[in-house]
Amino acid sequence: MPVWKTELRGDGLVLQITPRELNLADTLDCGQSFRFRRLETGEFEGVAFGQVLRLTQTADEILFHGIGRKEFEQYWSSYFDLPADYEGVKSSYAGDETLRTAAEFAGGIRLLRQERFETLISFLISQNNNIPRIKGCIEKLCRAFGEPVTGEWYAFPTPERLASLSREALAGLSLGYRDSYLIDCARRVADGRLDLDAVDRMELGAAREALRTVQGVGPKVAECVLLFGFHKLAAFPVDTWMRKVLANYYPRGFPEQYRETAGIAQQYLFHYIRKCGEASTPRG
DNA sequence: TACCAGGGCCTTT
DNA sequence: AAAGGCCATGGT
Repeated sequence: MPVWKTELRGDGLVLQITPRELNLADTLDCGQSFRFRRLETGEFEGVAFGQVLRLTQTADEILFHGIGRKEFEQYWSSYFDLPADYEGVKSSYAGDETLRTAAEFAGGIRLLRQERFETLISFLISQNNNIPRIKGCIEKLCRAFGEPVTGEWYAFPTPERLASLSREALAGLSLGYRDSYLIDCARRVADGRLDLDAVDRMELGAAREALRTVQGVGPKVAECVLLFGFHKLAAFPVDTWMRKVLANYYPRGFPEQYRETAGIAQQYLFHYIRKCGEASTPRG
C-alpha cells in the first residue's frame, strides 16, 4: 500500500504525488467524471460530496485548496483512490506489450470513487451522447434541482428530488428521450426497489443484473456504472473505441489473466487509443 | 428486421 | 460553409 506524504500549506493541503502517479487532467477528463472543469489558470474545479474542490497540480505535488487533514482523509484520499497500489497493477501488465505501452502512456489515471447515484444518473445521460453535451446536461440538472453550494456550483440532486419530477419538469435540460430513464431510475432508488448499498455488496454478475432493471441501463451503461460508481474493477465497458482496440490487439478476446483489473486496463487502453492511436478515429 | 427517438460534436466534403 | 456519421437503449 502506497503511503503519500501530505502537509498543510497556506489555505490548503499539499499532497506529494507526481502526474505519473495521479494525473488530474487525464483522470478528470477521461470520461469517468463529468463535474470537473479546467479553469483558465490550469487549475481544476468541481463538486463532489456536495462540496466544491479546487486543485492545482505541479510536477511533484497537488494542492487541495481550502482542505484540512480531516476532510482530506474523510473524502478526497478515497475519492482519488490513493490507498490503492496502481504501481502493482501496472507491473502486472508488463508481460503484455499493448497493455504495458498503454499503462506507460496513461498510468496517471486513477479510478475515482464517485457517488453511486450521481454516477448512475450521469451514465444514463451519457448514452448516445458526447462529453461536452453530457457535462451541459448534468450542470443544468444540478442547477435546476440540486442544493446550492457556493458561487456557481450546485450539489447533485437527491434521488427523492428527481423522483418527484415529471417529464415536463425535465424539459429544457436537453435530455431528449433520456428524461424518462432518469425518472424511472430516481423512483426506483427513492422507493427502495433499487438499493445501491445492496448493489455495492453484490458480486459483479448480480450487481449487473440489478442495475439492468433500470430503464435505459443496457450493457455499456451498466459496465460504466459498475466501474466508476461501484469501483468494481473487473467491469469492462466496451464502446466503439474499445471495440477497435479489441479488434486490433486482442482478436481472441481480452486476456483472462487480467480480468480482475480489467476496468483499469480499459481506462489505460481507452485513453491510449484516443490520444495516441495511429488512426485516432474509431471508424474504419 | 430495420428503423426511430433529441441533439450537437466532430470529421469529411 | 455544409453534410453526414456517430452515440446506447428501448420501443415499434
